[in-house]
Amino acid sequence: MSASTSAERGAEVRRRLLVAAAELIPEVGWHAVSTRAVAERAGVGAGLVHYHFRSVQSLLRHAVVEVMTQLLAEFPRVLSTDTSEDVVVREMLAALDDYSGTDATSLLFMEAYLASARDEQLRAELSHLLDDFRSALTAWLAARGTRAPAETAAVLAAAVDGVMLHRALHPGLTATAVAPVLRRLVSHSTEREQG
Amino acid sequence: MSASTSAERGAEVRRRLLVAAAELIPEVGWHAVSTRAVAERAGVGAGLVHYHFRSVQSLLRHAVVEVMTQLLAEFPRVLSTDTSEDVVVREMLAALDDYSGTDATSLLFMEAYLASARDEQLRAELSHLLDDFRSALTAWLAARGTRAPAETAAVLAAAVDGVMLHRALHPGLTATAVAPVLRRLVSHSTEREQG
DNA sequence: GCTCACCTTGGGCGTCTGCCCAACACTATA
DNA sequence: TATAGTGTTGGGCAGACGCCCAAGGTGAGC
Repeated sequence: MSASTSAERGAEVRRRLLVAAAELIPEVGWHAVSTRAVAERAGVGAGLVHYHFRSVQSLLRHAVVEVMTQLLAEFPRVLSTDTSEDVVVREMLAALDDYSGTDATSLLFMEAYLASARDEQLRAELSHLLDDFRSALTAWLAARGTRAPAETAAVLAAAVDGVMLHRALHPGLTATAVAPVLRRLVSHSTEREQG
Repeated sequence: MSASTSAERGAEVRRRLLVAAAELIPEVGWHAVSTRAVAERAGVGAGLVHYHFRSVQSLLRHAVVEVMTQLLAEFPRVLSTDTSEDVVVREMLAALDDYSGTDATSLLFMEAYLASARDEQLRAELSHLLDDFRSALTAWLAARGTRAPAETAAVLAAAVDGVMLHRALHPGLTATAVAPVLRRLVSHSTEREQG
């Protein structure tokens, strides 16, 4: 079949390995993901992992960066200068409703943050990823006249991840509960503010 | 020596195992902590781990709960009804300055949060721990007249952990940078607020 | 037909893992 | 002095680990 060259099938297997790895990281934890488990889930021989990737660590790094890039890329499109604060806050809360703190995506993010503490290359890639995300948020806040937009954006992004982090241990931390509080952050832009 | 009975020395070894485990968790990651590594750092034979603890998981659980209990217990004492908001925010920021996101304590907390997703007993214990912490914060906020004190306390606690989480990837996220933003959360208690 | 490059397999290597256990040291009681 | 209870050691077991590699399969270009 000319539609499926050897190289193309190779790329497909590589993709399946990345998907399998991204699934296993939240399930068993970063350090507990093994070459054999990834290969089994991807439906390929165990040796293939080290054909397509230099090491397990490299596979996990690629997998996590790929997933996070896709997810974070979806958000900035909602941020245009004429987007109301309600829409933005609602969007972030919708994200919070999707991610309970014990779901695969939340855990994948946390595992990635944690792994980046022991993997300099991963830290650099995630750092760049979050920079882009914060930049979009900062620009939107600045256009709205919010004080200290960069710092507010940073705290807002951190708060969302923090809520995600705490949520598994505090089910009452629902989106509707935190909405008014978070809105306080983006609303009172013209208030006095002591340095 | 009567000052050191067999039982007392046993308790001391058990304590050393807990300390060694609490050190190793941030260093190598939860799943990568092994009985032999803990025993070596504690300066005892490898078999002792399973004498004092049912399993490695049990050891890690005890270690992490002990450390977190001690650290969280220090905070509520600063919260009395006559404590000014400045002092409280300054106290939380001091905590942020101590914990850079890549230090042992920050990593230990994150590892614990993550591990609790796969360990029901640990989740219950951490949940209880954070409940107490939030209760103290809620009571203080309520006494100050802050709107939605429970929700604000939850978001505040989550924001601190979130900032810690992001900090390793964003060195500019200093305490002085986020201070005015966080203060916004506790300050404007009498503003209009849409539910 | 052949070569060549790429992909894939399954097994093997040495190392590490959690957990177990027989043997031993020590103290307190009888 | 004998006995019992507690703490401790180091080795052993079966299994899993990361990584490697010889061998084989399969299409593209000559």
